[in-house]
Amino acid sequence: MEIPKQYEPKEVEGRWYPEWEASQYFAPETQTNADASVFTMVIPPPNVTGYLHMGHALNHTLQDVLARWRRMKGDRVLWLPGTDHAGIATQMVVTRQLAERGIDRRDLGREKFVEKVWEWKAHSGGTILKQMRILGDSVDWSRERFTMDEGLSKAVLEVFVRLYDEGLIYRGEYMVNWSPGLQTAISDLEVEMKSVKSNIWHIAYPVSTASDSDRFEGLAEAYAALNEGEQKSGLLKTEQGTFIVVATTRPETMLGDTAVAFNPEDERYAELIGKTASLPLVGRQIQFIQDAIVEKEFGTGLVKVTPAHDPNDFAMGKRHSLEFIQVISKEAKITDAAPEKYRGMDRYEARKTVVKDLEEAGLLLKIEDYTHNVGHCQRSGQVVEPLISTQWFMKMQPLAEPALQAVIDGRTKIIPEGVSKIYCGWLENIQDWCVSRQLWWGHRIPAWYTPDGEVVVARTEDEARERLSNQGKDANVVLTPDEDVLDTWFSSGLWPFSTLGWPDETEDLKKFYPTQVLVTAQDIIFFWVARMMMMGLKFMGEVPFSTVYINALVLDPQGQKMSKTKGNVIDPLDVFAKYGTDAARFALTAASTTGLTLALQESKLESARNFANKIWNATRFVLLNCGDILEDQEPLEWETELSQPSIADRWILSRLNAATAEVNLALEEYRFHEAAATLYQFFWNDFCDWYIELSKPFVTSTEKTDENTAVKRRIIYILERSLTLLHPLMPFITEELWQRLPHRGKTICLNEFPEAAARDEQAEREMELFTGLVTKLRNIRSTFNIAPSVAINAKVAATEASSQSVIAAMSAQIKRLARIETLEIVEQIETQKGSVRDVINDIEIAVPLEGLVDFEKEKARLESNVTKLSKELEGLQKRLSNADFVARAAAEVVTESRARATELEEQIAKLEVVRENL
RNA sequence: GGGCAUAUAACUCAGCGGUAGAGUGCUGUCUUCACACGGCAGAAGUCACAGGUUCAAAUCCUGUUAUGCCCA
Repeated sequence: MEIPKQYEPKEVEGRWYPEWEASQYFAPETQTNADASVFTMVIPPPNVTGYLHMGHALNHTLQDVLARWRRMKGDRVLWLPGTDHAGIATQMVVTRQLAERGIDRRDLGREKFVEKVWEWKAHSGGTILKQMRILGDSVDWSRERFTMDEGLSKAVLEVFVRLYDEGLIYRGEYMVNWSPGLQTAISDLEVEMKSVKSNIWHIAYPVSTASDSDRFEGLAEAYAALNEGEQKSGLLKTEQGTFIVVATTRPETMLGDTAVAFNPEDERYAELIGKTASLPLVGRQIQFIQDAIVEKEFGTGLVKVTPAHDPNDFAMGKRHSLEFIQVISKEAKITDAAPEKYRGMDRYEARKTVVKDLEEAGLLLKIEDYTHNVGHCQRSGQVVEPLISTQWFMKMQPLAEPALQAVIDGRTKIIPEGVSKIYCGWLENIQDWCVSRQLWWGHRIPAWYTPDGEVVVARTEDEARERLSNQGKDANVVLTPDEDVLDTWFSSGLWPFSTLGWPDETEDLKKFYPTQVLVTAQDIIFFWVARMMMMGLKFMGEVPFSTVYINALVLDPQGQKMSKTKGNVIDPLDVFAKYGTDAARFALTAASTTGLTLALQESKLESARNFANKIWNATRFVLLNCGDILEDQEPLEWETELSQPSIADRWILSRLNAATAEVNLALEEYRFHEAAATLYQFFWNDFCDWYIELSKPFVTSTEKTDENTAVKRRIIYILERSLTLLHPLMPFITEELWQRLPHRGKTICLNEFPEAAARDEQAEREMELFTGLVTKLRNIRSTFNIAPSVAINAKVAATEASSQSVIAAMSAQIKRLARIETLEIVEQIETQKGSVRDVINDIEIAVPLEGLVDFEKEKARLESNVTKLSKELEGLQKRLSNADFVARAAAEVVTESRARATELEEQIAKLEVVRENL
């Protein structure tokens, strides 16, 4: 059998997934045990336009680890895959493609356009689904869903109509975030606040003027003088008349001002009540209002009110019944409601012009530098324009309350815990959700309008007519359907149950809802997780998942957020190609610590690749040497009649059990990095470094003795169990190797995951003694640069009977691993010139190195040993001499400290003797 | 402006009341028949700073500084 010395992931990885998929190992039906627990996860549906990025790679790896682990533990596992129709993103992609062919979306018309989108989806959509197979995702493809599927669309209609009937969805004219770039309303969540350097402009509005002049002189100076002292004010009285001064970051909106407001407690301006100001450039007389929302300290304490273009002003406009004058259009241009001069100007051009005109009129009194946060459209990047528009909204507060409660009382647990605070904070201050979008691609809002403009919400047009007639109205009118579609997150919010067949009461829904775990990223907690919680509780009466695990944000190796603009995006497929998919998965799992970010280090990937290679070669060693046992391909048990297990055998089994327990517990508690670290350490440090080394004389022997056979069986057993433990993290390499070992079943994917048995503490103690002794002997050889070819001898003397028996039992192994020619076990070690001495626990060591010893080195070595031990002893003695410690510390701690101190004293004493006799 | 994190070895990060750990890197050594993507041995940390609680603090509390994230 030819087995390459280096693991070649490319040779192996492509081979297994098609077989797994064809055999349907990942369908929950594979589990035939009727009593099996159900374990369900729904995948966070990636955009159908999307491709796999590092975030997905991490997110999917962790889910796959959980899915594979639970499946192997015997659960009925459903990991449900699918994609999201991603309204805006998809519409943009297809629009762009059409534009490249010279086709304007609007010329094509809505219906044709939507057809084109479906065509696009069929041909180029879902790239990511193919990439998921490369990653090894053990999802059930037979249940793949798409948010625009018939079934899911039905769920959307159902939810919309029910919520509308309950009064939780309403239509109305409100101020929304308008994206001039996308020409649609967007929700609060889709607005990204960005810090922008700008100005505050102080503008004077005349209240009463002494002359008819349209140009004022010296106001700026007067204003500056007025505000020199402690007492600031925006009420400016000069020879030319009385003015008020407002401070604004958006001067262009003054064209739509309909009032000036100040705080009711602001006595500076009380006298203005009942008066009016003349709006410069426009000439409109506007009133003064008092509103508590105005901060006395901000600016002059007087604010211009533009009810049609600012959310706060909108609220004030409603409260004070002001006029709403829209001066900025959906295209972000000045409307006909403004003076002719400004009409048609872009909002920023208008700003410049307004500022210039005010300056010329002598009414621009001051310009301050100011940095503030401005809302930008997450998708288009354009500055959002607050506009009044008729949209559909979802009332959130009644839905949020149960979703908040579920996390507070622990029905849903969010990991890491800190994230639940973010979740709760958002739900406590939740705003209504604007759910309508002025797009073509998405779920059409199920509403129709009568010629009178009355709205009817229903699942179908027929039902709409039925509803009209039920209300005693004419059902035979022309019904015009609503043009808008729903926010994509509306359908995603239903994902945990719509994918299982809801609103129909399907078997799947009964069996698999609620799900157990949701693994997702922190940036969609509000967009998605919170809404699924609300919808799940509302329509299923149960939380959609008992645990939400938030995976880290993957950063580049420098700890920077990856972004296209920075050009530091790492393509996971490149990483898989370079290091191997299993290695990448292992590295990601190992890096999944408690933090919320994860910097992807090259060194971690390399170490994971090396680990894969180690696994490959350890197996290679077994395959090359245990042919006689492998031939049968019979599954092996640990127990064998052939020979009694040695200390090493008992030890490795104990270590396996320890690792098994730790892996199971770590995964249970979502401590992925600990599972990875445990496996790494067990396999490499315990199994490879010690057990394989100890087994070599037996395994490589050509003699077919019972003992040799027994050791071979045991090493294969441990290896098989190890591969099984590793499988959830590294599915491809483990399947490949496992298939070549004696095993039960067709695939490691369905192999029984180990359960931990009891540890063998005695064996672990004995091995610790052995490894410690071997290390000491190797250290001596290393310190004195003794070539491996040079034979050395050693004497050891142990005082404890237990130590003596270990040394006796393992003397051959000590000799081999420490490269000792003759190992003499003696009662006591006499001082001998030219001998290097050491102590470990109760064991004294002497290595005669006549002529080879550099006394300076030996002195230094002993010194450093003594210093290390003395330092520890000092600390202990200090503690033990403290009466409070002895009296108040736990009894165990005191006893242990005493024992350790005694041990240290003895060792130091022995080393001192050696040092004196040097 | 409000809130939440995080500061531990050169780097990336574990540990979160009882002797400071890992991976990478570093030093020395070895091409010994699983693996040089390897073996063996080793060096390396006033656990950000200042107080406090405790018999005992990297670990708990308070403050300071720095960095990051979220919300307005």
